[in-house]
Amino acid sequence: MSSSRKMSGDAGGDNSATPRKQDTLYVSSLAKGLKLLKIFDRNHTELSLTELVKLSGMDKSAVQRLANTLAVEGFLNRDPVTKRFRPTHAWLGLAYAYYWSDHLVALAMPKLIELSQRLGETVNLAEISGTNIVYVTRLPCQRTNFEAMLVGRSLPALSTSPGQAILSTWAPEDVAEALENWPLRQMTARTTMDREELGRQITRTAERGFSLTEDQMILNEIGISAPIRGPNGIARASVQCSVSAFHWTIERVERELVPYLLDVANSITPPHR
Amino acid sequence: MSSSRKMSGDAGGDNSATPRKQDTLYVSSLAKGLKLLKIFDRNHTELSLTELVKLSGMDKSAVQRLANTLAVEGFLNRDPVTKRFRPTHAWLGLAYAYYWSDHLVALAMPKLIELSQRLGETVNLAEISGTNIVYVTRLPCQRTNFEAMLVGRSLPALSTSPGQAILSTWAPEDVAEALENWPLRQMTARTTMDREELGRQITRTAERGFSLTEDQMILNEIGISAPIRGPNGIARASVQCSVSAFHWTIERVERELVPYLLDVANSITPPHR
DNA sequence: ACATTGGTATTATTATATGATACTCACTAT
DNA sequence: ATAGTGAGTATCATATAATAATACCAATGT
Repeated sequence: MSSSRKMSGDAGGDNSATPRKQDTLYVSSLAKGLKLLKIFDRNHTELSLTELVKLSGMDKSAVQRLANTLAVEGFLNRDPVTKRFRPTHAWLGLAYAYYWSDHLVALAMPKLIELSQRLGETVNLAEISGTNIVYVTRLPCQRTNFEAMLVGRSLPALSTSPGQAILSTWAPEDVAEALENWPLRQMTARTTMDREELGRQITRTAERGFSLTEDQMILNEIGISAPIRGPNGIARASVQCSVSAFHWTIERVERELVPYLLDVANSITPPHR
Repeated sequence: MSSSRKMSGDAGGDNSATPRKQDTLYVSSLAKGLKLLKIFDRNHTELSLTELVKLSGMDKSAVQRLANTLAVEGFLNRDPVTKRFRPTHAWLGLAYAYYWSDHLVALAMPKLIELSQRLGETVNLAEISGTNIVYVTRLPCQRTNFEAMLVGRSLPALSTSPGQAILSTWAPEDVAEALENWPLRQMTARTTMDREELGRQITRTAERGFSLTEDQMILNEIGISAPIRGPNGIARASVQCSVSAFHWTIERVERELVPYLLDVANSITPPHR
């Protein structure tokens, strides 16, 4: 009978199965579908049904129905011969909608383009997103490597020059909290894992008005960022420039690049929000 | 007329209401959630619950639960004060995943960058997607207007230079089908709505190896595209260049621009698929 | 102060998602 | 050849989980 003991899911088998965040106003079928979308990334560009089953930890039938629904709705392409699923252009359509919703982009774009042409180097716009920064727009130059061209990439804020630039405008207690709790990931042999050192770097960034990192995400990469401050002085975004240590010295960066970078960042006034 | 008893049996009503595409392996809750995502676009960048209700045509409670789920899963931001929903950085994360899945992008990028710097003009990579073309990567220049910078924008293929370039490589019967059935939309006063004329343009494109359109999407915009052919000669993508009629004449375009464009397009060999 | 609007919470009801099972096909190895 | 494996597909009884009505609450404005 409907003795409806709500213990359904995790009773015996695997525990992590049923999320059930807030019972009544949470639609778990939707969440499961989204979970499938999130599985696709750099290392998973095209997945079979069984791979989706393994990676999602969900039931085979569920994945079958969910993936089919995503395909019908245009969010997955199923290769007619290999039967594997891939992202569709709809994923770019969402990015398109995002850009219209983030008014900072329209505001910053012209200035970023001008800067990139003046410098002849990669110029990015990054925004804080939780404990990460996300690259929102990117203007690559020839020698930029592929992953550094891609919008939507997100990295631990503490380790990146945009993250440090943004944090340098925050209240001391918020910075302290970030330094203590935000995640770090060793990306190169020289990624700074010392949180006190990172604190000193942020202090120095606050003093100078820009951040400068070396070898943090990619070896021989120099990242320089200036915060885009809101009316209260707090930043949630940053203009970044990325150059190669083979072509630039720190001194030359500070002399020939930083002034322009600061000009551009300071000339952008983010919208309300 | 609000109290229409929804029998849920898809009774007449408006057809688009209850999809129920294929009963058993279709999860309608997921589809409804996706529908909410699709509502956001250029004209709807930030929506309240009731706006979502109106635009989706779904029940208030359903929208409440679905939107809440999307928010919990990081696909919508709910503004704590206005209570309105907006796209999140996760939407860019999906674009990031898309880029890794579309190997043509990595292949074409370096050459597109070089081309854009050589020409000093906007260079795009467009792909066919149903009856539309979608801009997959864009390298804007200063005078590019904002909407022409945005990845993910999709336009009726027949009316665009990339669409015509791609179609010009297809079998005659496929071109005929497209000319007959694919949608057109009057975007400017000069958008060609005459399908026979479009057929002649595609024929001409096939002869010359590149397409050239004027005033189709934006007035005083000249679009020039060359197809990226697969091993069988068929194209699914195209390199496009967009210039202003104020700065360029057709003759100068054909002399100074087309050769480079063709070089680049021909030098790209799309991966398997 | 009252009406209105829009967001939030709760509930009984059953439609709808579930997951076990079985079917089909392609490929491999014996 | 043929059995065996693995993957995709289809079906179905069951009760879980989504539904939509309703009520509640907090602003806003007249």
